[in-house]
Amino acid sequence: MATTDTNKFQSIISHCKEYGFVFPSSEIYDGLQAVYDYGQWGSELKKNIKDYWWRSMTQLQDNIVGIDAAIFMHPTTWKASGHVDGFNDPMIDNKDSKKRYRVDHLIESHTDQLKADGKEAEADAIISQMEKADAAGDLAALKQIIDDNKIKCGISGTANWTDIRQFNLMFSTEFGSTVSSEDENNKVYLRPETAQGIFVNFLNVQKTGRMKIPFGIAQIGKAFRNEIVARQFIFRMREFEQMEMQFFIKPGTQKEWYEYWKQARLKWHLELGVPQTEYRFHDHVKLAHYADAACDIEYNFPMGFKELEGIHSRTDFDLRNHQEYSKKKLQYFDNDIDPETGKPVGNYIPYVIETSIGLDRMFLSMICAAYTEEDLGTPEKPDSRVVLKFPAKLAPIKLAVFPLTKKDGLPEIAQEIMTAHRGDFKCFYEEKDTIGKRYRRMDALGVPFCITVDHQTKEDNTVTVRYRDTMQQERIHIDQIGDLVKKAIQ
RNA sequence: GCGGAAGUAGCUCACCUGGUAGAGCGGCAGCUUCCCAAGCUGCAGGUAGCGGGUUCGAGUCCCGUCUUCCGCUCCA
Repeated sequence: MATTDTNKFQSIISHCKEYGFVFPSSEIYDGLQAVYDYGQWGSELKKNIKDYWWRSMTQLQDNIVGIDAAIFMHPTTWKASGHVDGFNDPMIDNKDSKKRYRVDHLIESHTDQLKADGKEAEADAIISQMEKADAAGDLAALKQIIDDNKIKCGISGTANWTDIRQFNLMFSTEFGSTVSSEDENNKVYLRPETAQGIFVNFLNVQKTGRMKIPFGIAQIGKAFRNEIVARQFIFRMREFEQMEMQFFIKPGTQKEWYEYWKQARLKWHLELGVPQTEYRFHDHVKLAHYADAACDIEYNFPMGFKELEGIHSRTDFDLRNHQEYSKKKLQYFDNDIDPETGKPVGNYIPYVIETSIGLDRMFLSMICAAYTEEDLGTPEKPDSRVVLKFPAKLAPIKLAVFPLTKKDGLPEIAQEIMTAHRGDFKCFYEEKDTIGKRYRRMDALGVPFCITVDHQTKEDNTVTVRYRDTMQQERIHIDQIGDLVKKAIQ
């Protein structure tokens, strides 16, 4: 990361705290690692992003509906999804090289070497030993295998290992008020992704909504991941929010729908006015266990291009597994006529294209794109401002209303304007300090429009509107204020 | 988890080799009536992250701990 970008990122983090966007969680108790709270303006911005996504992904779509599934799900959900077994890797550190290994990788690289040396039987014995210990969750036995075989670190060449630690992706808790935490049967997880809430409700929605393939189910909600290292402000948090849409399609059509959603989602981002150069696709080479194609939409954050949204072709992996574990058919009867047979296509488990965007990352990208330090200095007088150039529809506050002075009836007129518009969009009233100071304070919060009531207002009902980005002013009639703002935020 | 750096007012920072904490900005109350911050007056706000130790005395030295940042490591 370049120094200037590091500084910019630091400035953005400070700005977020100072102006009520994002606070460290539980700050009075020294904070909680990788957990953050959204403040008075951050929560408005976040809500506006959610609304923008929800509207474009449900209201403006013929065939996509939304749900709000619970965070707690039946524990078997996570067996079926692969999260219990797939992301429970025992890890070990070499104390000399400080290198961390997945234990299974470490042992396998040792047995690969044995095989290369022609010691097949010995290698197979170690592997079966490892698999047995792994299945039993016996970390001590795994460590014993490493010790017994004098497995060394490839970098330091030593066998100076830490104890084996289990890294669990999912947070768990106990269900019921009187259960013992020892009882595995009562263990429930906090969902690590919202998608499974959609999959388990696939038939409910399809049947009650009389949905026909292709159709989608959208959801916004919290998810929880016990990241090994969670850092970089709100980019990687342990508690975060996802905006996901699972699009159910006929098997065999996944390629075209994958392309469709790739383009549709990029377009959604670009419509917010951030230059295209700030976004790029990153195709996954190594695919997750459930995908047959996957890519990220990356945003050019101050710390570089990083994943903002993922578009995955998930095949029928999830529905097929849920069908297997639940022993309930999760199939769709397709009434469309197959041109080859002249008969309905019939039953199948749909394929799925997933679009999954991190709400908190979207929030961060919008802050980063909006954050601007401007030098307004002249030879006579140095001057600068910090302005958040949010798209008006996302701005936490849409309109600020100022009386030019605190007397002569100006505050009363300004309050009337407040009353007229606060029901339609978020307004902010301010009568303290010089008008210039008030404008600049609103710039720091990203308020797109400021209205100033002056003495002329009393004569002809006109006010000054001042635009955030250009700092230009113009006189408009009081009756035009509502339309001006609504047009910008529609 | 490892290594490095840091933690003093809401923010940015100062207090040099230990002697009971200071500035600017910001905030609040006024003045000014002024359409783009940094005019004037006054006020509020800190048990120096927390805990322990050394010392007559610790923000300052030592240890521990928590948090943050940078670099590794992991990232479905």
